[in-house]
Order: sequence, then structure tokens, then C-alpha cells
Amino acid sequence: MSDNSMKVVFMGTPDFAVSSLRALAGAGHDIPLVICQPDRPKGRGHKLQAPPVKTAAEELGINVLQPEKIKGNEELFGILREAAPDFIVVAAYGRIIPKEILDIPVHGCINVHASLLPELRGASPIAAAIVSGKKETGVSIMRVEEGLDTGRVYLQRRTEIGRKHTPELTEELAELGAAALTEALPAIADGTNEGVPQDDSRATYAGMISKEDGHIDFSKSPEEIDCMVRGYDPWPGAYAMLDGGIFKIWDAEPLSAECAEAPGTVAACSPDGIDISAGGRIIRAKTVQAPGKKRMAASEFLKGRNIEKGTVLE
RNA sequence: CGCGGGGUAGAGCAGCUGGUAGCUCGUCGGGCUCAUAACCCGGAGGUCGGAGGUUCAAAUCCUCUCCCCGCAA
Repeated sequence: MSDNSMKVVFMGTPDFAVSSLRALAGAGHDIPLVICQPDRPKGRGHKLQAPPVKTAAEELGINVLQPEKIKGNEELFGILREAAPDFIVVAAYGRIIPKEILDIPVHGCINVHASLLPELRGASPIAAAIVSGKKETGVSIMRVEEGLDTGRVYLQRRTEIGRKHTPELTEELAELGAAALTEALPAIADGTNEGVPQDDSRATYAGMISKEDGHIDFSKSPEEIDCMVRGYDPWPGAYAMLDGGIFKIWDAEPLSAECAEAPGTVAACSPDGIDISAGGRIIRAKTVQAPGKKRMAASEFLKGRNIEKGTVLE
């Protein structure tokens, strides 16, 4: 494997990208440079926080560059040209890569994208896959072009979504993607794998998620709501308004029993959960969270606060 | 110094215009029931996050500190 070692510049930012970075290093590739987004104010207190990729790169002893802007950044282009990489690997970098950079590496820019392209191109493929109720999703190793996730696909790996929430699915896809990446790279370099163009007619898009996307519409079916609950974990969280406060549901179970109550009405409370009318049936909230409180089992929530039958969530 | 809520029995909460603490669940013992997330009776279990201060007296007021969470990103 070591004679397949190549020079790779890595561009990525969040946890999802860390797996690929580590895999590249573990495969013996020469990584002269890692590029990620600048430290951003995050969390309470708006403290500056280093992106996970930066932390990982430093652990690996790799130089990190955090350009504020890359479009038209001639200094950055110069540094990259000088590095003369075989590949630039992009994984959830969070910015559009300008053409000047795409042209630099000998074998081009390769992206690890967390969907089965051409489905779910865009910013939030993992959450979108869950929310839309898909049975399976996966990762695609593909070529970065000027279009948004439009390049030819070299390798895909798929997995069942089941009842997974976004965090665990993200972790799983990050590992799948990292393995697929290291497997594909040598074949792309020697021309064994030329990839196949995407069928643009089947393309779908996963746009950025907003806070409001997590607001539950109880006219939807219990199954749809369950998908929201799992997909929007941990952000923005699937929520409803209760007494003017945000009431989040972190785990729910669709019940088949019919329910004639108005959508959002609490039909019953029990140690098993809070049963809410949704789409003519019942969605049972099993893990919930009130403002300022932790996530807790619905049964525990009910010990400290009584929700009367007939209460309406909006 | 972004805004805000909270740390009280094993769990979830109330009490916070100061006088050594209460509710629901669980737990232990007893009773009742064909049965039920059952019901009835009784008991155990808390230095009220930590450190100072005010006071005759603080979970309750003041200061500092540690931890958790919501908003915002």
C-alpha cells in the first residue's frame, strides 16, 4: 500500500470530515496541508471554538490553514500550487471550491458526500435522508466540479437508515466514507476507476436546515413526525409549542390507533409516553425536553409536571 | 464579557415576601384485589451543588465559585 502513497491536501471542517482525514493519514498518504474554516464563536458565551478537523490535524502534526475567504484568495492558490498535490480531498468543508483550486491537483478534487448521489445533493444530506423517510442512504466518492455536487461518482457505499437518528447515522457514514475514500483514491489515480456521470434527471437537493423546519405540524402522519424527530436531532430538534415554550421531542413512536382529536391534542399520558393526536392517529412522545431542562423520558417529565389530557400542542 | 433558565431524598419537581423541607414516581414492610401504570396503610431515604457573608435564625437575602440546560450561532 505504501507505494500507492500520494500527496493529498485535505479540506474539511466538522466531525464528519475527521474520519476521512484520519483514514488518509492512516493509509500512509502524505498530507502536507489541511484547510478548514476559521474558528467560530460557538456555544454559550460565544466562545471561539476550533473546528474538529483543526484539532485532529494538529494531533497528526499537519499544518492547518483557515482562510476567511477562498474565492479570489490568490495567496491561498499560490500555497496550493506550491504544494502540488496529487489530490485535494474535500469532506464537508462548508464552502464552494472555486475553479482555480479545482484545477490545481494532478488528479483533481475528490469529495466525500453523505448521500447516494444524485439524490440529496447539497448541504444537509444526512438529516434530509432521515426526514424524507428514506429506507437507505449512503456515501458517494465523487469528483468536485463547479456545479453543486454534480461531478462523476467513483464509488458508493450504502446503509440502512432504520430508526437511526442523525448523530449515529453521521458517524456511520463518516466511517463508510473514509473507507470508501482510501479505497477509491489509488484506482482514480491510476485510471482504473473513471467514475460514472450522475443522472441529473434524478437529482434532488437537501438545502440548509432552519430552526423553523423543526416545528412539528401535527396534521402530518405519525411516521412523518417520527422521521422529523430522528432527523432533526440534535439540531434544530423537532418541537411544538407548549404554554408558550418550546417543547422538544427527541424520541417518538408512531401508533396505529386512530384518534379523532384535533391535531396536536394530548390524548393520553402514561408511563409509556405522551400520546398526541397526529394525522388521525397517534404519535407517542417518549423522550422530551422543556426549556432549560435536560432531555428526559416522558414518564419522568410527567412526574414533575402534569400535562392534562386535552392540552393542545401547536 | 451575547441573552436567559436551573442545580432540594434513587428519578422528576414544589417550596425561595427567612424560622432546620413537601409532592409524584420508585424503594422497603403490611393489607386488599380475578385483574390493572391498580388501590389502602406504614417506613426508610435529603449536611437543600460548593465556599464565604448578613441574621437570634437561610433551601430561602448578598458575594464568589463549580456543573447542567434553553435561545442565539
